[in-house]
Amino acid sequence: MEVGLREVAALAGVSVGTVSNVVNGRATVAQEYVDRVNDAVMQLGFVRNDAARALRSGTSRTVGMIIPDGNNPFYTSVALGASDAATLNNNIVLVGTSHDEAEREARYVEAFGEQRARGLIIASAGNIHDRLHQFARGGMPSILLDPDVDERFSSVGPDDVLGGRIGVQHLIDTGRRRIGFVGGPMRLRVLTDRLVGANDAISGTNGAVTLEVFETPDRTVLTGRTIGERVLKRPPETRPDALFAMTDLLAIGILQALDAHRVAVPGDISIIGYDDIDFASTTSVPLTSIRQPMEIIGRKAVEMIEAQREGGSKKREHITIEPTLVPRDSTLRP
Amino acid sequence: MEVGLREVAALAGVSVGTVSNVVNGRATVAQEYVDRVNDAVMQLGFVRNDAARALRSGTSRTVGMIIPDGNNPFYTSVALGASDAATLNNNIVLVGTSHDEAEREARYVEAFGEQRARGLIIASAGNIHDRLHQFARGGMPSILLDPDVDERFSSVGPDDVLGGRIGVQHLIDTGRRRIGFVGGPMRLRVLTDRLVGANDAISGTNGAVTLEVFETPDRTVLTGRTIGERVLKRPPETRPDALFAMTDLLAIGILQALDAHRVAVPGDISIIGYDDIDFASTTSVPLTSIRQPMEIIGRKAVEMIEAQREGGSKKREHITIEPTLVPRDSTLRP
DNA sequence: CTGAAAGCGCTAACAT
DNA sequence: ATGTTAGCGCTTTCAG
Repeated sequence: MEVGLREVAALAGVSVGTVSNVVNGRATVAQEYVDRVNDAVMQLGFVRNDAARALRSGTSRTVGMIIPDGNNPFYTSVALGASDAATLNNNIVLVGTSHDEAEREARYVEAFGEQRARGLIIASAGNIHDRLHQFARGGMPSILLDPDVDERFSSVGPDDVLGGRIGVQHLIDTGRRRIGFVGGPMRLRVLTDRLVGANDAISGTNGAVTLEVFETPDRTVLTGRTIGERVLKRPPETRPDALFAMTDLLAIGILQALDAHRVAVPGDISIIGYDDIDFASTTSVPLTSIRQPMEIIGRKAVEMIEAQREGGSKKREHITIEPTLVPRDSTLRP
Repeated sequence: MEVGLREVAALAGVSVGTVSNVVNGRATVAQEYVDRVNDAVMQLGFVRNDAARALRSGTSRTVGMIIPDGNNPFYTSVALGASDAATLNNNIVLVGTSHDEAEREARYVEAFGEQRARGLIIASAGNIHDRLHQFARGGMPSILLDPDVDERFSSVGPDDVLGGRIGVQHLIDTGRRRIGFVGGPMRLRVLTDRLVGANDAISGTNGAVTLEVFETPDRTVLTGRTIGERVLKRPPETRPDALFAMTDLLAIGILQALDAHRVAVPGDISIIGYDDIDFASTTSVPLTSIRQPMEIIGRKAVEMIEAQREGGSKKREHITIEPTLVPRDSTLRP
C-alpha cells in the first residue's frame, strides 16, 4: 500500500496540512512537530507523489529538452547549462533524444505537453513547429535551438556570423592570405551565416585576402581527409595557406591528410576547426577552434522559459550568443 | 483557462467518460461519437493532463535514466536501446545527467521517485545505493549499470572478462606473441575483469605468449600518447608486438605516437581499442576494437523493469551481455 | 454503449 | 500555529 501524507500525519500525530508544510519546508511549523514529521517520513519511507502535487498546484518541476543526438557535445553542453539554471529554481531538466526520428520526437513533445512541463527546449530533427505550436497554445513556453527563426517561438542560438568573422580574422591576423572555407552542404543556415561573417572579415582588411569555398556533402572526418587530399594535389603555390573547417571533425580529417603527406601545420597550412570538441586539443597538432557558448545558451533558454511563464507568454525573443576563439598550435606554432 | 475532458465533452455533446474512452482509444465507442470527440479535441487544442492520469491510475509512462556523462557514447547508446524497448509498451525514457555530481544525481533520483517513474536505470557517479534503496522500497524497480554487484538491486552490464579474452585471442590468432595490456587505474573492476579474460586467452594457448601490463592513471588520448612514446624508447626487439588498449581513446593516442615515429601499424605493432567509438573507424589506420553491446543492455534494462513490476519486485537478476570484436586494419592489414 | 459519480494524494484557503 | 476541507482533471466502476 502506498504511503501518503495521511499515513505520515497519523503516525506523527499531526494533520496532513502540517505534514505538507514540513515536507515543503514552508511556513513556521513548531520544531517539535518538524522532528516528529521527519521521523515519521523516514520510518514509513514516504515519497511525495508528484502527480498529485502537480495536479493540485498546476505546476511541474521539470523542464523538457528534446535533442536529435545524444552524442553531440553541443547538445549535451546546452543541457548542462540548462540544468544549472533550472537548479536555481529547484527545477530539473529531463532530456529525450529523438535520434533524428520524427516519430520519437513527436512522442517526447506530446509527453512533455501532457506532463505540463515548465517549458520545452528543442533542437528539432524535422519540422515539428506546427505540432509544437499546438502545445504552445496551451501555454507551454517553447524555446528553439534552431537557427531558422519561427516567429511563433522564441529561440536562442550561437551567433554564426560572428563565429565566421572571428575565425577568418584570426587567420588574417596570423598572416594568412589565401583562405579556404571547408564545409557543406551550403544550404544549411549555420554555414551561410558563417560564410557571411568570413567575407565580412575579409572586406574589413586592406591586404588582398582571397576566400575559396570547398563545399562538402557532410562534415565528417573522412570527408575532411578527402578535402585534404584534394588540396594537396594542387601545386604548393596555388594551395590555400589556411583552412577554416566548419567542424572539428572536418579539421581532424584535413590534419590527418596533411600529416600523412608531411605537410607542416601550421607552417605550410594552418587550420581552424569549429565547435571545440574534446578531441580538438588532443590531435597530433592541437587544433585552434571556435568555441560555441553552449552552456550559456542552455542557461539562457531556461531563463526565457521562466520569463515567459511570468510574463504570461508575452513576446517572443530571438537571442544570439557570441562564440569565442580558442587558439592552439594549428594556427599559432611558428 | 485550461481545457479539460469536461470542456471537450461539453462541446462534443457527450459525457467525460466517453471522451476519456476515445482519447485512450479504448472500448467500442460509436464511430459518430469518436469523430465528434476528435473534432472537439482539435478545436479546443486539448492536451491530456498526465498528472491527473498518473494520479488516478497510479501508473506513469516514463522510465527514468540517470547517467554521469552525456557525452559518453556508452550511455547514450544504452539510452537508445532503452528507448526502443520502452516504445514497445508506449512508454518513454527520460534522461538526467549528473555530471558526476552527487547532488545533481540525488535530485534526479528523488524527482523520478516522486514522479512514480516505472523504474530507474542508473549508472551511478558515487555510491547512492542507500538512497536508491529508499525508493526501491516504495516499489520502484532500479536497474544498475554498475559492474559492482549490489544484492539489493538488479543489474545489466557488459561481460568484461569475455571482452578481455576476445581481444587477446584475436591478437594471438593474428600471430602476436608479446602483448601489452594498456589501461588503469587497475582498481577499476572493469579492468581487472578484462585482465582476467586476457590471461584466460593466454592460458589456453600452446605457444609462449607474454602479457605485459602498462598501467595508466586515466584512459585519455594524451595518456595513450605517453604510453606509445614509452614503448618506442625500448629497442624494437623488446617491444610488444601488440597493444590492447582499454579505451579507444588510449588506442588513438598510441597510434598517434607510432605514426609520428613512422612505426608501422599493424606491421610492427598491432593495436586493439575498446568501446568502438565513432572515431575508431576514422583514425589514420582504422582501429580494431571491442564493441560493447550497449543498445542491448538498455533494452534488457527496460525489460527487467517491466518484469519486476509484474512479478511484484521479486528476485534480483544480474545479467551480463557479450561484447564483440570489430576487426579493422590496425590488427589485420599485412 | 453511454452517463453519472467517486475518488487518486496533494495543496491552499479557511477556520480554529 | 495547526487542523479541516474542497477540489485539481482524470479514470473507473456502476447504473441506466
